[in-house]
Amino acid sequence: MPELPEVETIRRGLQDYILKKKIKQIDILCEKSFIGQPCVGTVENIRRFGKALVLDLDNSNSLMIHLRMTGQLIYDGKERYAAGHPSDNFTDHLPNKQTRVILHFEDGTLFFNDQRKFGFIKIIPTDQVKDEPFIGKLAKEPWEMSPSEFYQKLQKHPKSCIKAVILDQTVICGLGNIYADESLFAAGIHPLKKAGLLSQEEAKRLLEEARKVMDKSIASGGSTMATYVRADGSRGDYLEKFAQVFRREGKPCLKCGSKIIKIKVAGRGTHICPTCQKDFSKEAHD
DNA sequence: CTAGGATCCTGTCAGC
DNA sequence: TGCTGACAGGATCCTA
Repeated sequence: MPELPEVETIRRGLQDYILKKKIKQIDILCEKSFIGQPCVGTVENIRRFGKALVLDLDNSNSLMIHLRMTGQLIYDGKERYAAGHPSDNFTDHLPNKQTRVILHFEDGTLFFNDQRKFGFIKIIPTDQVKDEPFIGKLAKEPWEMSPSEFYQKLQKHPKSCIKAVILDQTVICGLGNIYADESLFAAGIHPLKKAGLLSQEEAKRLLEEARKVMDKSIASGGSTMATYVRADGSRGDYLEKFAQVFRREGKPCLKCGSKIIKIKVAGRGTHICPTCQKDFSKEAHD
């Protein structure tokens, strides 16, 4: 669920609440959601690697947090700061049914909620964070990758459709289902197009559009809304203002007016404008 | 090695 | 109403 812009938003937001604060106690409500031996300490640093957050403690251990599809982090102190998988329970009384881990701080509480239990918190020695399998394999983020480097990477998966390739965090890091669809639409590329058939120009355009949609999202605090604190429980839905195609099936394309359609690509729901994104997936390799 | 599909888990929603 | 299957903002494992 949370993709790079959301996790970056969470990272920045949490800095205001838990940086330099001591974790006094950790409650594990779901064994599956916590890997390793829990240990307490002061949060010295909050880092992000792709869609993963890492809290470095002052005891040479770090907490890696991956929200996967339905994870949420909700800090409850003098005020509430909630981010991650969007849902109405951001204003719930906590812990709730989906709370998996609770980090107790001196002056507040951080709840890790996760409906589907795909996410986790994992203890890693700080000096081994880069060796952690997931983190170690991550490719560069769009801003650090040159167009030619991106193009070269696409050539390594010539027969996979481009959407599957840009969702692969070892090819390019940070895109998830929303930003993959939005980037492909912005670049005018059909998600089923074979990665090996993209021209250098198309690869460059796709990379630049990926940067743009994620920059825009980060600037607005992530499409899932970072500060969901309203007392009336109302949900700001930035996704609705932001998305050109995602969850807009049946609605008119904002560029050409054609109806946005939803198809399945790489096992994921995929939104396209059939006019702006021509299907060359049947095109043969020469 | 690659590519595609199943899988982990809980909840919601559309369709009968 | 109750059941059933499809699907979900991710990543890994298994198979051919």
